Amino acid sequence: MDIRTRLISTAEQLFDRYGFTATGMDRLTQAAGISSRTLYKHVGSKNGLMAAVLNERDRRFHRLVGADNIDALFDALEIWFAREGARGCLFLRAWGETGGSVPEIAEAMARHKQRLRQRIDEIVVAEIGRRDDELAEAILLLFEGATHAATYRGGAAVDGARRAAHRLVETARAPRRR
Amino acid sequence: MDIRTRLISTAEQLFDRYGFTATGMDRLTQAAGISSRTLYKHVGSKNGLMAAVLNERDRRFHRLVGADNIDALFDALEIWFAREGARGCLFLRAWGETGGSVPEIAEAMARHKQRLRQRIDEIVVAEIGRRDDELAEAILLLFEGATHAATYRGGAAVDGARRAAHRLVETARAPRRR
DNA sequence: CCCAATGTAAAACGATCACTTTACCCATGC
DNA sequence: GCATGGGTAAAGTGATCGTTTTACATTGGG
Repeated sequence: MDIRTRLISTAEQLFDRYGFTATGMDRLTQAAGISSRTLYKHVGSKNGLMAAVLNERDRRFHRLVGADNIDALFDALEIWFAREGARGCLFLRAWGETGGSVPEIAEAMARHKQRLRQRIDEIVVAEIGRRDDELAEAILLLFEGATHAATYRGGAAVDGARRAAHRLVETARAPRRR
Repeated sequence: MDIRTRLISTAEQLFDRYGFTATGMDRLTQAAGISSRTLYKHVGSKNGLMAAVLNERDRRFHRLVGADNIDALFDALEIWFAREGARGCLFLRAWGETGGSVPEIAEAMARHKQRLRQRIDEIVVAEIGRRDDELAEAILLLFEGATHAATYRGGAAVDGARRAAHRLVETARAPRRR
C-alpha cells in the first residue's frame, strides 16, 4: 500500500478512536510504521495531517453515500457505523478540538457539510419530483441527529431517522388539505 | 461568587471554546483566578473537573428546558445558542476527546442523554395525550441534529427542527387512514 | 490567643508534546 | 559508478502537559 494512504488511514482510525489532540505523533508514526521525518515530509504538520484525514474521509463518505433515495441514504449510514463504529461526526469533532481556529480544518468541515446538503437536495428532488428546502433541511437534521445519537443509542437511531424521514416525505408528497 | 462555582463556570467556557484536551490547567487556573493547589483540592484532577463541568451543565440545561411542549423545547435551545453559542454537544465532545475511556465522563454523558430522552417522552405525552416511542425518538433526533447543525448553519437549524417536529406531531395526532 | 482551615505564589516533577536534526541505508537511472 | 531521492533510526529541540510540593498569608471559632 502507498505510504501516504497508509499514514492517513491509520491516522483516521486513531483520531476517531482516541481524539485528535490526545493522539500524539509518536503513537501515530509507530502505528503507521513510518519515521516521523517521513510523516512531516508528507503532511507538513499535525494540522496538515488532520486536514488530509478529513478530506480523504469526505471522499470516502460521498463514495458510499452515492444513492438517490432516502432508504439508500440511511442504509449507507448504517453500513458506515457497522464498519467503523459511531463516535460522532469527525469533522465537527476536529473543528471543536481546534476551537475552529485552524483554517484548513474549518474549510474541510464547511466543504463536507455543504456537499452533504447538496446530496440531500438531490435525494429530495428524486423522491418528490421538486426542490423542497424545508424537507431537505429536516432530512439533514435527522441525518446529523442519527450520526450523533448513534454514539449512545446504537443503530436504533438510524432506524428512527429513516422512519421519520419517510413520514416527512409523505406529507411533502401529498400536502394536507386545509 | 463561590470559588468552586467560579472555577467550574470558567472551565466550562474554556472547554467549550477551545476543547478539553487543548485547554491546559495553567490557562484554567489563571482564568479562574485561583492557584493550582486550590483547583486540585476542589476537583481532584482534570478528569474530575471535566465531569464536574458536565454535571453542572446538565443541571443548568434541564433548568432551562423545563417546559412541556415542542415550541418551548426548541425555544429553549434557541435561547441557549444565543447566550452561549453553538459548538456541538459538550457531553459528546468530552466523551469523544477521552475516547470514551473515562468512567466519570462516560457516565455523565449517559445520564444527560437519558434525562433528555425522558423529558422528550413527557413532552410527547403532553402534546398528543399518550406515549409514542417512535415520535419521541424522532424529536430526540431532531434536537440532536439541531444541536450539531447549528454549529455550521446557525439558528436556522433550530427553526427547521421545530417545524419538522410539529409536522411529525400532527401525523401522530391524526394517523393517516389506510 | 492561637489553631485549623483555606487560600496564595512559585518552583519542581517526570512525562509527553509537536517538530527538527543528524547520520545512515538502499534502490533506480543516467 | 555514482549521484539522487526517498526512506530509516534515534537523539535532541524547547515548550507545555497534569500534578505535587514547599513555604507562607489570611481568617474565623473555641
